[in-house]
Amino acid sequence: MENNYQGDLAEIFHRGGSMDGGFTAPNWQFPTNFSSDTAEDFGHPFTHIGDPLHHNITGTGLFNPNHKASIEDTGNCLGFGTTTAGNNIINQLAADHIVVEDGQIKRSSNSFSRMLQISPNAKLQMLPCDSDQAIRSLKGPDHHMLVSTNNHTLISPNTSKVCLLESPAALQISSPRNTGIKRRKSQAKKVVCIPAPSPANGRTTGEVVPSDLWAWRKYGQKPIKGSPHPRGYYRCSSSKGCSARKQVERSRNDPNMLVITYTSEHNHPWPTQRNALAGSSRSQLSKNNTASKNSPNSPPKRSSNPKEEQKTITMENSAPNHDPSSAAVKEEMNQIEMDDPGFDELGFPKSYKPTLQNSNNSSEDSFFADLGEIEGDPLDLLFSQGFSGDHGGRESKGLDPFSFYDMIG
DNA sequence: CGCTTTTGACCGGCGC
DNA sequence: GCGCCGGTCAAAAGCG
Repeated sequence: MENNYQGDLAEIFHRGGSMDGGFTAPNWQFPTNFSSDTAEDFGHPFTHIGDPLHHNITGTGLFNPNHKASIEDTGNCLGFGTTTAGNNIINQLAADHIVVEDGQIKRSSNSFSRMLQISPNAKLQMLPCDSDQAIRSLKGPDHHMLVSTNNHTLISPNTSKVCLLESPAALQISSPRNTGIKRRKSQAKKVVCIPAPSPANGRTTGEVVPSDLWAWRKYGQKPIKGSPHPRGYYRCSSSKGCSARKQVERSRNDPNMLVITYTSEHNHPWPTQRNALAGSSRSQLSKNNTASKNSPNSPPKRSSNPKEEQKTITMENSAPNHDPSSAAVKEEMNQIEMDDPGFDELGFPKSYKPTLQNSNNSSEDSFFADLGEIEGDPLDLLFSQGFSGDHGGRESKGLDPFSFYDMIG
């Protein structure tokens, strides 16, 4: 299903909740039957099935009153989508769900659908802001939205609706500047923003890079002007001749965010075996964990064909309660491991028991409350388990395509 | 031995 | 044309 949802952001906000923060929109649902059988995927496994974090973010974050948004204006991630400057703007709402095009919201279907995009001609207008409020304005012919970075509030002046976002990765826009990355060759890139694992593992350089199932080898690191954080350069080490690359850096605005830029595609299926562990202390991870759930010789069940798996991961896999949040979360977790015995039927680590029937928020669906609970914790869990210094690890362990499972299990 | 990360050098695109 | 800057290369060293 594609482009079957049309409307405008105002409607989203209407659906999303009320101005007073009541957010009584339990019935809001993302378009279902999501499928992204795209040819382009930049090779990272999440693409086929949607970026897990993005889906998490998108599906659950947009209208959660407890949600926060991390707005980055440095070029990679910028904020909440809206139309802007002209008619050919294509904004995409934080994941695979919505595209704002020519003033209309449509379902996204292309490979870039996981990030907000603004055409190169797009111009963002920034409202004057004080140091505390840092309110940005994204203006357009049809929509006008304020984005506050400090209190994580999205405001739709058209509808007077307010949306708070929890996930710092909740909203993303590829800014014009980013699209200009064609600076070096008009190479297609895919930018993903995710919550950054805690850097508190003794490392002073590089980042703790979350695993994305591919095997990456770091081949460079550069300080980036204007950013206190260096950028790491990785290439796929699963297959010689694979041109897939990714860059990892912390957001300069929000150190808690990692900006991962994927370039080129993998020309091979997902790695089915661990790479050699030599040469990096990521082996410590395996030392500590591998024993494990998934031995190198018996990787977790997974289709070697990402697209094959993708088919099973649609919004239709939503939880019985039809709570979109559940769908989103499930989708996310499915991407982590569909069949791992360490996960329950919803894809959560069994050690993690989301409370779908929220207790604090009486409201049945308690949509947003549930979302917040579901959304935040799994990630926290993953990252805290997977990227804390407890594993004695370093970033590279995150590059191990299977470390992810080790961590979780 | 084969893999990794680290890091300085090099190269090339882009803006002035 | 020049300098800046980002991206890549490659040597060195570490690890199992």
